Amino acid sequence: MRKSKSEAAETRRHIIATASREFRRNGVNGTGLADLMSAAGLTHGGFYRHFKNKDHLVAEALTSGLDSIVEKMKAAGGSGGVNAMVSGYLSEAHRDDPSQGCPLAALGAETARCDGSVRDAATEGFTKLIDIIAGQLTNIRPDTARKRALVVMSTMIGALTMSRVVDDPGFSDTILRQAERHIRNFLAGK
Amino acid sequence: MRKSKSEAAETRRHIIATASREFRRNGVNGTGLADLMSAAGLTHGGFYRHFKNKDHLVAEALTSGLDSIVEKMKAAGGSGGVNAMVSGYLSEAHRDDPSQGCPLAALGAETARCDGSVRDAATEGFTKLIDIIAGQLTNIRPDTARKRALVVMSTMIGALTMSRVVDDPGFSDTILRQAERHIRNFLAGK
DNA sequence: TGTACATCAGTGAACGCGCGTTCACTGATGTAC
DNA sequence: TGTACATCAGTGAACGCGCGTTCACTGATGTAC
Repeated sequence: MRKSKSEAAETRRHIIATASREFRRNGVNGTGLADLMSAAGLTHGGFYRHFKNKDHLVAEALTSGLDSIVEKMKAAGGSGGVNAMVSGYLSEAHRDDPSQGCPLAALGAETARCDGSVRDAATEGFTKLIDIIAGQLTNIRPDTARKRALVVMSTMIGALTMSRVVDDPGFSDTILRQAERHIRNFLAGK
Repeated sequence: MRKSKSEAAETRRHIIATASREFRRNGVNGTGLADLMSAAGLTHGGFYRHFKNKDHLVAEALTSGLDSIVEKMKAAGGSGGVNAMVSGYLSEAHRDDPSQGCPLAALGAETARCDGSVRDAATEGFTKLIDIIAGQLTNIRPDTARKRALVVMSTMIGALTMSRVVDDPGFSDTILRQAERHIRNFLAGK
């Protein structure tokens, strides 16, 4: 039942995409390889044809998830500037669907406990997100823009995480709205 | 080998304190009950004399960890006001020792996936922390103070989490310092 | 272009291991008289 | 206050289960001639 090279490459991409979703939904520790492969429509034995071990998949899945958020942010920025980026990130839709959302908010603390390659991937994604935001702040010096973007990303990640932790829906909404309002004022220089 | 009531109560407290530390260090999923009880100097079989199951311990350990952070924040606020709270929370010492630090930063995303009682505990601790910060902001209206405190806590949690994720020490320091500077300016009304 | 053989993507059973949980047991503590 | 008995904190072996990983196998793909 050997598959062609291109089919195998497609399978590999499909496993990474599925893993990226499942890890964000249930955490890395909370996602077993058998469940994962089954969610991808495969049997678990084939996993090791594509990845050396689970850790290697984690790093690739994290990179993949971060890339897709980077693309979403670029798209939002292109049509609505930095305010659209912020309101998209701090939207209820983002809060309610971690599996399609920012891996830093979904897996932040867990990532911090992972080994080098995973933390490298997270650092690189974080840096890209900061750069994209900073790129929108054209009326200030680039190094100042990057510092502000760094604070904005930190605030958004913290607020989104806490909006998911809190079990009172009204309180959860307030967290998102206050963070959004604050960032908007901050970036407007008020 | 039965122990006296007060000894048993002490054992229970000791298990919770140990669990609170271990969960923050290794995550909830990353901490097994056998390891945990052994770290507390006990055998694993005795666990169920004190707790119905692991989930019940998680909720209690989270509450305990949050209480101790609340106390630390109160102490910092009492001697150095809100700036001392913020610089303590965003200190390198806090970043480098999650086991004694804020459970929201160490377990945030993982907590969001837990059941009701755990999320209740997290919500209550988060609210207390917000109230303590808001209580320091005496020159503005109470409801405004609470909104600002909410944003401050979100920013601190996000910044501390990311300072632990990032693997470049200089970048990690920058995250903490920029967040601190930003919050200081924000609360000073600049 | 056709044939023979090596490769390897994916299957499904099996591995040892650590997990959360249960249980029979021990013996000091707590209680009833 | 002393005695007899019930309680139960803590022990350590055992439970079934799901984990990450390995492996023999299948058969289509890729390659050498």
